[in-house]
Amino acid sequence: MDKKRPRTRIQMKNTAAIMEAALDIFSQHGFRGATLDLIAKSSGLSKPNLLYYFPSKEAIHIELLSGLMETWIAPLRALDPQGDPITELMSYVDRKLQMSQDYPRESRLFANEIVQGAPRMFISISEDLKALVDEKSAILQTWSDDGKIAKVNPRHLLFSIWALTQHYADFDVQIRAILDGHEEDPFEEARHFVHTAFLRIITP
Amino acid sequence: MDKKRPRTRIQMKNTAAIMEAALDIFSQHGFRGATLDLIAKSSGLSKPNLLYYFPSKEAIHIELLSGLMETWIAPLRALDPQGDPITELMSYVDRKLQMSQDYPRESRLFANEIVQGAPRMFISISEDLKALVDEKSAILQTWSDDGKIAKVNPRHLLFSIWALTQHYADFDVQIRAILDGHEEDPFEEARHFVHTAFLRIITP
DNA sequence: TCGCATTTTGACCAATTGGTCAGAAACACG
DNA sequence: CGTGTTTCTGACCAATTGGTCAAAATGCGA
Repeated sequence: MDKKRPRTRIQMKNTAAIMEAALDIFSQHGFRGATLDLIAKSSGLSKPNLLYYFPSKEAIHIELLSGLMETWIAPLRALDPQGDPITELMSYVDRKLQMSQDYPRESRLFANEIVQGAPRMFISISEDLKALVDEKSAILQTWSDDGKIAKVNPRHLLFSIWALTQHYADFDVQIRAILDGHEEDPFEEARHFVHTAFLRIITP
Repeated sequence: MDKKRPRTRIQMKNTAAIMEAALDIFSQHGFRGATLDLIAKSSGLSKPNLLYYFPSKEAIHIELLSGLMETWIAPLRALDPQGDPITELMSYVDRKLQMSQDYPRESRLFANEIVQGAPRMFISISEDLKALVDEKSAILQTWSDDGKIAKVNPRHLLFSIWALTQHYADFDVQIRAILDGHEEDPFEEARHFVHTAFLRIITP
């Protein structure tokens, strides 16, 4: 498989199955904890067949990360400089929390990777993501300077949005254990809390 | 080594060296990614000698986690129901952030474990930690009811404090990569941001 | 210094795991 | 059908890794 993109129907189906299985296994066990046997079983293929489509375990992981990166940062990319500052920021917060709810595996995949020093995605963070953050921070800075939002450090504001929203995906077990007997679905109350919290933070 | 606590001077020295090395290795690579050889080399002992002091890799990990758990939740335990609500909460926030700065390895150790479903510490979370959170949440609730702090869900408030402060330790690489060229020490600005953020959230 | 207990180690083992390979099976198509 | 290509597999391999063990080295009190 040295072709860049899947061509035949079989290739499409199998690479998709591998990516799905890999997301499951890698997000649950981390890179080192995941085994080719686990991914093979989960995808319904044999181990040698896995390696027919991808040259190595690391190649699967890299392909997975780079394929998901764009989706993951899409909400920030969508932040509109022309829109109303408060509305734009709050809907960014909402969408980020929604992503934690809808794609917890993706969140954990990145969390696993970054907590361990991002050995396999440092480049895309320090280049692609940094460039995007630089761009959007400038916008937040103008909004802040113009008194449209409170005077806060734009980068740390973004960190806090990531931290709070992704926490609900990454630390899901802990949250559910602690909320046990109090709330059925953490995300219901989370949505309300996160909304009011950030509204207070960014309102001038 | 079936003795509960180290007795001789040699035992004290070596178990301490093992714990220190284990913290280093486990927090950096996660449980599966850490190897006995790595821990052995880092502690200056031979692998069989490691296993003279601890029966297994898992035993080292468990001992490490349970030994650190109490230190980790100490700041919350110190929250004083008699003190001034705003002051108490803000100093809890400050101490939590300080711990992220002073003990990032401990933070990452727990993060690694919880992100992967806390397979080796679910009990202490769902029992010890839950009990503590239940107790402190009740205090926050009275403060909230009495109008001493804003009306917020106490448990989610705690989650947000954990999320934001620990984010600076757990996602350290990402933060430094993004801040590169803008801030030398992330924690300086972090302290200011986190402080004002939570002040806004909890002020009635 | 003697003698016993503690500590340390080299050699070794079995299981796991990422990866290879030759050939079989399935498929596409003239 | 026949044939060339794609897909798939069982058998196998070498490296890693958690753990064992008998024996050697060391520590230490009397």
